[in-house]
Amino acid sequence: MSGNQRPGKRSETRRENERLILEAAEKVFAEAGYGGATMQLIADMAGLPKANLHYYFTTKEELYRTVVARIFEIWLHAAESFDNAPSPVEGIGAYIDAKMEISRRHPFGSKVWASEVMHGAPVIQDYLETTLRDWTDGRIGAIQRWIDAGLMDPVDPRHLLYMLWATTQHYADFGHQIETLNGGAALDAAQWAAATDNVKRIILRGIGAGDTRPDF
Amino acid sequence: MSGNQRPGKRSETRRENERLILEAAEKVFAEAGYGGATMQLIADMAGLPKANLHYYFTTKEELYRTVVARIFEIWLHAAESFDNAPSPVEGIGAYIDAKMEISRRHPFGSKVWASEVMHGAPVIQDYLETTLRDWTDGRIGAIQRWIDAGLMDPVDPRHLLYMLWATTQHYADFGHQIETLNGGAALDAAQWAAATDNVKRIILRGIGAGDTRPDF
DNA sequence: TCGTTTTCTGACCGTATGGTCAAGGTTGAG
DNA sequence: CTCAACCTTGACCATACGGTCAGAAAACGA
Repeated sequence: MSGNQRPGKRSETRRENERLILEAAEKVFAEAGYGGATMQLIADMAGLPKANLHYYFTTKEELYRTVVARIFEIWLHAAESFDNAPSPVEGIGAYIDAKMEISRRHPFGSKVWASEVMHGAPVIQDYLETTLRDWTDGRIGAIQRWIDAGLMDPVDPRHLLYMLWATTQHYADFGHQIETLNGGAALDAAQWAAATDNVKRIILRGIGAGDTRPDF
Repeated sequence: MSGNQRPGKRSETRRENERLILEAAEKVFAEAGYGGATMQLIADMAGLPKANLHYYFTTKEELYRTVVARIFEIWLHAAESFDNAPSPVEGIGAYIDAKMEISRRHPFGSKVWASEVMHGAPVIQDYLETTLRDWTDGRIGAIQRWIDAGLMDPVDPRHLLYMLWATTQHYADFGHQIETLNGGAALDAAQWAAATDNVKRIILRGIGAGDTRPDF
């Protein structure tokens, strides 16, 4: 009668439940770590019985792998800001903007990633050795070209990338510490903008690519 | 006869065993997280029976608290580099040196601290709200005085501190990622020196306090 | 309506974990 | 040597965890 313009209730249910589970899992893994997270806790947060989780994701590790893979996708997506930029100010500036936005919108994902790497990357070592390494090499080349073109100082591109990652992700990974030092309140929109602006200004000027006005 | 110039074998044994346990615990907590760490694993790494751990530290949480407190001590100690410095170049430069050295020598401790904060600081929230907040306020004042004296640009002191923490601790917390991108080898002495130099140069120049030679 | 596929879930299981305990060993002062 | 304080440890316990499974329920296509 009303037809099947919808993708069918079955597959829609599946999609919806997987989304619920992955969202809850991301939060629980971020807050408790892999070892501290329990399937029961994730199930409660998703509003589903525990056995239902094992219907969609056979093991805890498989669920975790899926969560991490999703984060990595977002991470790589932000990298596009880097591409096709004519100068460091545009390329690096846009990259900082994108990564700060990720820290603000996906703090749980960032923490899961950080936790995973800190524990020796037991499940995503292959990502690090393939995709991430390729991506890194590519950007190092781009930065080197900017240096060769005299658009910025001859800093070590690799360590510049580390600095970009560290500074932007810090606002997600150490968000609780920042919040505490902010009087217990999360950063508001203006404070996020100020943080982003500070990072951009210091780094861009630090590599000799900022606006050249001396100060103010 | 030979007297008791030594503190006695008993208390020495206690000290030695506590050291063994704390060292093993720091490593295991760093690599597995609080939830993933087991008393058995720590015991094995310390070369002691599990029951012996519970003789010195009643619960897992007490052991963990002690580990975190020790790290916080080291952390605060590095802060002394900041004090009594006449200018940003000396003060911030020395602070970066000290924190990079901590990242190199105490990577496990740094990871435990990061993990603790990322999980919402369940056991050290009081430190954050008292000692750390006081320390931070003090340094913000120092930085502000440098700004007022025209020794550096008017950046937000708070966010500058975050950048210092983020950048230096990144080399410990994300050491595995850096190692992977370094071809699987840990940074050698020269690479550590280069990293430190890069951080110092970019940040000091970024806040308008670096050597004023334009580049190279 | 019927049969098939997919989804759901309470009850259950083996294991590993944090923690306990009692008995035995070691140390050192008097 | 004696005794009390301190240290060591194998065996044990209750609990909580990841994972399983059988069968009920719901969702389709015909």
